[in-house]
Formats: sequence, structure tokens, C-alpha cells
Amino acid sequence: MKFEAVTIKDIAKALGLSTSTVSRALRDSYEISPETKKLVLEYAEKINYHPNPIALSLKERRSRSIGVIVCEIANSYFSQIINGIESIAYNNGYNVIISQSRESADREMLNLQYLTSRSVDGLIISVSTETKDFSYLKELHDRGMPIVFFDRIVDEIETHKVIVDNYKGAYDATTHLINSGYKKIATVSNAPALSIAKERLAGYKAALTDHGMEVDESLIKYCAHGGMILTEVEEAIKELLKPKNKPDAIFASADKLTTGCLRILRSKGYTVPGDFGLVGFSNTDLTELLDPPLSVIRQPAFEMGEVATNLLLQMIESKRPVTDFETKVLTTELLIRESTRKKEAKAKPIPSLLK
Amino acid sequence: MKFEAVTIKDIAKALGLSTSTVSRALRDSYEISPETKKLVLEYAEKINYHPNPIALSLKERRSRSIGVIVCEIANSYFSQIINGIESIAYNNGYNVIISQSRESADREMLNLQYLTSRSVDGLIISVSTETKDFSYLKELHDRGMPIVFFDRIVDEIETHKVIVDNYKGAYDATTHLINSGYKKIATVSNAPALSIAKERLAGYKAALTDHGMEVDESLIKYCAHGGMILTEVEEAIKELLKPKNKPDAIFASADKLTTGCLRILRSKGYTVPGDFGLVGFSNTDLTELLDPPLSVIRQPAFEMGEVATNLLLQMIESKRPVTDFETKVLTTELLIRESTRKKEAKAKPIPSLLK
DNA sequence: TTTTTTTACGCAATCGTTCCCGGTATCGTT
DNA sequence: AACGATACCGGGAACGATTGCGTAAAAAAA
Repeated sequence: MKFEAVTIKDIAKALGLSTSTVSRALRDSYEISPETKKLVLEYAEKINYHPNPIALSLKERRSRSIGVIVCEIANSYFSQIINGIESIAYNNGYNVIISQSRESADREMLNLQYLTSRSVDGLIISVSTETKDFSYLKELHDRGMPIVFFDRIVDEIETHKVIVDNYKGAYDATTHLINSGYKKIATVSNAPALSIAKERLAGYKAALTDHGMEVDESLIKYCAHGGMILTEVEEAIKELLKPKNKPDAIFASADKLTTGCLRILRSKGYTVPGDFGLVGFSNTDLTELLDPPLSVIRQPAFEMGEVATNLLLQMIESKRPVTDFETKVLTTELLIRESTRKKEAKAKPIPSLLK
Repeated sequence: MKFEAVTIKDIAKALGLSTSTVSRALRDSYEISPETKKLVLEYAEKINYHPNPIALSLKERRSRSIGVIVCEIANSYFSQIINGIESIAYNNGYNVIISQSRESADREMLNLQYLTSRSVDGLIISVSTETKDFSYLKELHDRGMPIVFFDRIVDEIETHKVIVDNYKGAYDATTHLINSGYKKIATVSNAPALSIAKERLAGYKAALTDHGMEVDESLIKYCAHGGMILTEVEEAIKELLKPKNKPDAIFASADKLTTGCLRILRSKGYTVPGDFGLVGFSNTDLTELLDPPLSVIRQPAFEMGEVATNLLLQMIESKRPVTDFETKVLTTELLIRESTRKKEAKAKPIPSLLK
């Protein structure tokens, strides 16, 4: 069950030439006569010759392919990012190898080893929620592997990074809830170690204090897998529903958390925005068709993929080691829809404690 | 910017052995003394040696990786399939390379060439809507490349295939619409050349005639890109809304068509199921949260991925060419929700939110 | 005509690994 | 003592492609 491909040797043999001549003819070298070139080119075309990239990779120690690791592709945000990555990569003759960590540090490591041993020329990564140990990544980076982080970045490693202004996104969303008249705003956040979780949480807290509201730690819940497992969202919501400090609105910190919250609230018979206002990060294109249409913070995912890839290719193709790294920060967009509709005709609270 | 890896030569040099001995020691050959083995193994472990899969691929003409081509990963159906594929592949030590055709025959061909030249040991494919010319695939297959088709299969090529009972799925959905009291049922279908489109259309027609209803060709609309481009769905709906034969229900034949129809109908101010009943194929996990919750035909996508991969690995690892091919047909599931509520019914069905 | 230059091609090494041949000890057997 | 068996290890070709170097023949210059 093996699959025989046409090689440069077949051409050489058939034409009575050496492999070197054929190789040079195919690469249009000046030291091959026009007639021989024509001969080789035509024959190669005829038998449908394609150079073997594996042999090339072995020789050149590069593969013209880049590796991408995300937690899961069944997530609009990540699939949009990947589309952005592919669009730039293909235009530059690079192939993209996608792999999923499924929020597992082990699988992330496995994929990483596979990709590097397969000689990808660079990596674009959003780390899993579970990853605590970045030493392997760090070693890779130290040994010269070009890496670009996006979304969930690793502060310890100095390289190009692409993120959105998570702080501002969260701040704006929370402020929007406040301005809509919500008084007790909870948040369902991602794994606390994650950069995006920290930043979004900071934005949330800042919005509260800036508007004279207290930060209540019992209103902050974490989901270790970012909502990939629904029960953990259910658990978080259940905690929040304890009468003691029941909130009237929720800010969700990730795609799956946002829809997860809606799912749990509705399954428990609560209405949105009646019982709870809801806003969250999401790039799903179905949010406007949901019941209720969700107010969301949307990230420019496609563009993030493009930017990340451009940075990576720049590193890959640079002659000398890149030492001057930048962190590109794109801006989010707050799309206001039904799920955060103003609570009915009460006087708008005046923030008295603005600093 | 190159990335130096540890090779067998480094070990050989450091230990004063030949590469052959090191290679054999690592592969636990009987003709290497236990002491030498121990020495090599320990040193290999110490300097973190990993065999170079590229060199192996070149030598063995196999890569222990399989290629997957789908039209787009930002589609729950396909990402669920991929998860199924990966689960089996990883358990058997295979890696999965994913690529998207984005419904373009050109990109499909490009991906195909990339994957085969990269020595994937086999392919799992759902062809793009655009692909008319299967000669390249056929040649690949004739030359011994193991291929499994799923979803959108190619009748002309004899190999393993994994599909669902599209006919029955469509038949059941249409029957459900009829039983719900809808009188004029339109369908928005995929590119007519596609196997799935034909089968689903046949099921739709059969359900109509079996229930004494006429098949009206003007109620059958096609979307060449399966709803990936929203305007083509809009065009289809616009056609259907012409007063002459305005339907009261729509059966949509693919994931993006189903949500696309809802989107267009709602944007035009129509209500579902008030003005139109709506049911369609979909694997999105958000359909129950939509307004209205959508009745859908759901495919066992994860399982399909598993089945396809098992078939493929079986072909890859078979000593002799496989000639006895099978077509596995799984069954769909009709999930009845709000969007097809009986026209006369008053009682509101209880939506099941958590499954 | 002789020398130099140019043209056009082949040889062989290389990338990392495996594996077919060898080869050399160290035994044991006759 | 001589031979074969066994154990252990190295040399080198191979996988497909590129490329520096060498060189024969042809063309140009002397």
C-alpha cells in the first residue's frame, strides 16, 4: 500500500541526463542550455513531476510550513483566526498545519513536539488553560524557533505577540452594564492564570470602582476550561445564584462562557435580560440570532490571524536573529443587542464617586 | 534563524560509536549488547534526542500522518468530525493534518497536492461544492493512496465511504413539517451536483409525494456554496417569497443554509414558525438557544469521524491492496423544537435545553 | 595553431535515518 | 589446533533533491 511518486531520477533516466542537470534545468539555472531545459521541463510536465517537499525539508532544514496550536477549532474565534493565518500564509507560499490542544497541557506538548520535529519554520500559539510550565516553549524559543503568541500570551517569553485590548473590552462591557442600570454585576471568568483572564478581570474591576461600585470577590467565578466543559459553567452559575449575593447581570469572559451562561440561565428558567443582563466576549456569528440576541465584545479575529502571520513570516525570513519584539494590540468592538437592555425606566444612577 | 536538533550522529560521536549501532540500540535490536544499549538510551534521554520524522518519511515513504480535507473548519459539523478523526488517529499514533478547501476546487487541488507530496499515508475527504473533476483524486486512488470519503462522497471512485442516511433524514424532516400542518413546503438545497444534495432532495420529494403533495420545482432553490456565502441564501429566499408560490415552510439542506435561512427571514421581519416553519440539517450546538429554537436533523459527526478513521487505518495498515470496500451509513436524529411548531397548536412545547 | 574562455554537463557530498553487508573478536567443539 | 558459531559492531548505500567543484568540448581570443 505505498504510493510511488515521480522523482527527479525518473526524469534523468528517461532523458539520459544526470540528476544534477535535471535539477538545475527545473530551477532554470543559467548553466543549462535552452534546449535541455525545454526537454526537461516538457517531460516533467508530461509525467506530472512535483518536487518532494520531504526531501527538500531534510536538505534545507525548513519546510515552508507553519504550525498553529489552538485549544479547539470548533470555536468561531479560533476558526476565524485560522482563516486569517491561512490567507497570509498561502499568499507567501507557506502551508499551515493546525492542531488542537483541547485545553490539555499534555496534548499541547505532544502537538508541539510533532510540529517542531516536522520542521515547521515557525509557530503561532494560543496556550491552553492548563499550561503552567512554559519551559519547553521557552527552550524552543531560545534555540531559535520563531514563535508568535496570540490571545493567550506567555509573558515570560519575549517574542512577538498579538492581542486585543482585553482590559478596555472588559471595561467597556462592564460600563455598558452599569449604564444600563444593572447594580450587581458578576463575572464568569476563564482560568485565572491566563493572561486574557487577568486583563479582562482587571477591566471589569476597574469599571466597577470607577463607577463607584464595590468589587465583590464572591461575584467572580472561574471556569478552568474556559467553558469547554459545560458543567463548570453550571457550577459557577449555581454559586452565583445563592440568594446571599445574587447578581442582576453577568459579564462573561470568553466565547464558550458567554453562550454557556445563556444556556444555563435559560435551562434554569431565568430570562435574559429580565432576570439577568448578559454580555460577554464572543465571535460566534449566531449571537444575533439567539434568544435574546446577545450583546458581545467581538474581537477582530481574522485580522489578528493576519497580523500574527505577518509577524511570524518576518521573523522566519529575517537573516539575523530578531531581538526587537513587538506586541500588537488591536481593539475590540462592543455590539449592543437585546441581552443587556436597560432595566426599566428607573432614573439613571449618577456615579457619585468618580475619581 | 534555523533550529538545530539533536541527531543520531551526535550520539554516535559523543559515545564513540557508529550511527548504525546507535540506531540499532535505539530500536532495541538483538545484536547490540545490553551495556551499549543502556549507554545509548541514557545518553539519548539526557540530550533529549527525538528521531527526525522527516528523515524517516523520506526513507520509509510513510509519515504516520493522515490528511483531512473539509470545506471549512468553522462549521460545527466538520469540527466535530475532525474531533472524531483525531481521537482515533492519536490513539493509533497517527497525526492529523487538516486543510480547508473553502468550497474552491482550486484550493482543494492545492491542498491535495500538498498533502500527498508530504507523504500522508491516507486521506479523509469531503469534496467541495465546486469540484466537478475527480480525475486527480481518481488517479491518486488508482496509484494506491488510501482514501475515505465522508459526507460529500464521490460515486465514481470505489473506496470506503461514510455517510448518513440523507434520504431518510430529509424524508423525516419533511414528513415532520407535513405532520405539523404545513401545506407548501419549500427546500433550500446545496449545489445540485453534490451527493448529499441529491439524496436529501430525493428524501424531500418522496416525503411530499408519499403524503399526497405535489413536488413544485419552483419551491426548490439551490445555493452553489452551501450557504457559505450569505447573499446566495438571500437570493434563494427572495425567490421563494414571490407571491405566486409563497411557501409556509422551508427545509434547509445544510448547516449554513439552515441558520442562513433563519437569518434572512428574521432580517426581513418574518417570524418563525409564525410565517414560516423551518427545519434543516445542522450540528451547531447553539440551535436550541436560537430564537426560535431550531428543529434540526443532526448527524452523528464525531462518530462519523471515528468510523472514517478506522476504515482508513485499516486500509493503510493492510498488507495487500484492499478491494472490498464498504459504505457505512449512520442514522440522523431529528430534534424537534420551536421552529416547526404546529400551525394550529396553542400549547407551547417545552424546549429541552440541556441534552 | 595555440591558449584562454565559455558553455554545458556530471560527480559526489549533504540532510538524518535505516539496513544490508560485512568484519572481528570470543567462545565452544572436534 | 583448526574450524564454525555466536555476539557485537562499523561501513556504506539508499531515500529525493540541491549544489560546489571538476572537466570535456566548443567557441573565442591570442
